[in-house]
Amino acid sequence: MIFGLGASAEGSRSALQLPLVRRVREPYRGRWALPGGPLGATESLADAARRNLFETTGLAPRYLEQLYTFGAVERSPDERVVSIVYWALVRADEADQARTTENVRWMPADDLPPLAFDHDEIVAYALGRLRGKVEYSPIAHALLGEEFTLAELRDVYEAVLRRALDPANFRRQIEASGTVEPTGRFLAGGRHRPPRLYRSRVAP
Amino acid sequence: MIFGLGASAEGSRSALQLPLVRRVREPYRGRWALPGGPLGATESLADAARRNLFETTGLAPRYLEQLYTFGAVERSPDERVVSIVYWALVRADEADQARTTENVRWMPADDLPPLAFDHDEIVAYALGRLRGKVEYSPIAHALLGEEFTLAELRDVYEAVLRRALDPANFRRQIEASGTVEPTGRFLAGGRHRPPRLYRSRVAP
DNA sequence: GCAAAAGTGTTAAAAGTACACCCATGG
DNA sequence: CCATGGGTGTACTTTTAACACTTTTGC
Repeated sequence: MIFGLGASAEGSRSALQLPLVRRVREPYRGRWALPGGPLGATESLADAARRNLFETTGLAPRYLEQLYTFGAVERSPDERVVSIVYWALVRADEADQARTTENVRWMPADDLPPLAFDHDEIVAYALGRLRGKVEYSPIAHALLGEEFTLAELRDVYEAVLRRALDPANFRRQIEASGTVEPTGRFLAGGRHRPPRLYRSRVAP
Repeated sequence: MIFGLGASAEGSRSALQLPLVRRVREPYRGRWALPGGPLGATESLADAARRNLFETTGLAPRYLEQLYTFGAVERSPDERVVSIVYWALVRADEADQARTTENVRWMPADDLPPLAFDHDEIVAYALGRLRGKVEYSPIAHALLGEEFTLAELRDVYEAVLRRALDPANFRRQIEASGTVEPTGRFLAGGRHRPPRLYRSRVAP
């Protein structure tokens, strides 16, 4: 499962989006589902997740992490299926390269149609984890490009947490965390004071 | 994998322990390993974990949670094995009922012999998760019995976190969290003021 | 100049920390 | 009465939150 940022319904703010694939076979033919696929005998779990994501969406995310393993007996009507789910975050520039075809489409994470299998639950679980993790881990950076302003970063946090954050306090908290550093460059073009640009500085 | 409390090397304090099984077959014959077993076609992942724990150790833990799924290609020398690892916490009274045989033994979690497969890594990962989770979740209660004193609870926290906690502040934090409630009874027998007994009050 | 967002300063509330000190029991 | 841990009080520090205010750009 991949999360990325897109324009929200109103337009001004960002919102979480994720790519879905339309099922062309039974069961759940015609429904939307999370991208996925089989585990090869000679590849690690993470490698298999990367490969399946790339084959279905054309994306090669930088951030990839195991989410949870779902194995209820009745998940699939036919046979027993155990899904080891990974989730990924893609940067804005990466998401632009993503394929959008008849059977692959990005949709807003908080307003999805009913999905195939138990994929609704999986998305809900992933959203909860993302909301929890963004509070203590610098993963929000993974949704932005190489350079970004603090307002853009704050916009990511607000999209994930679904609440407004105080710009002044947000700035101080991020600066104190040491997870970003200024590039020395500024972003011109807005009709206001040009904001400083930062880059992510992940601890080595 | 099961965590429980036992007497520490010094004796006065508690320490985390976990039951291991000695392998009677190749590979890693004679080495100690985590209890585990196959997943049946008609049981959920959690059910399978419970069943395997019970069959090897005789324990039926109340707290059980999925830890992580390990699937590196070279985990097992022979065939590809994917392990969906669950971890459990048992209360002191439950742990007493556990079988201890020639091939099943409780050992201190922070001083284990080299284990079979990648089980050293799995234990290390679980310990890290336990230490992280105890700070924001009332998980430590699951290691104690029905009634317990705040000193016993603090002892659990100290065993997990491996550092001393201020008794006065610990009391206030736990009481403010609302996760315990006094039973009205007291524990007599110590040669000091009898401490109040509490029970766990997990949010419904 | 004005609107808008960047960025700084200040203050109050809340949470966390350290430690002094009284309480109740067994021996 | 004394040692021991239970339990309370309090002062101090750090963190978090709220919001006023100054700065710099486009138009």
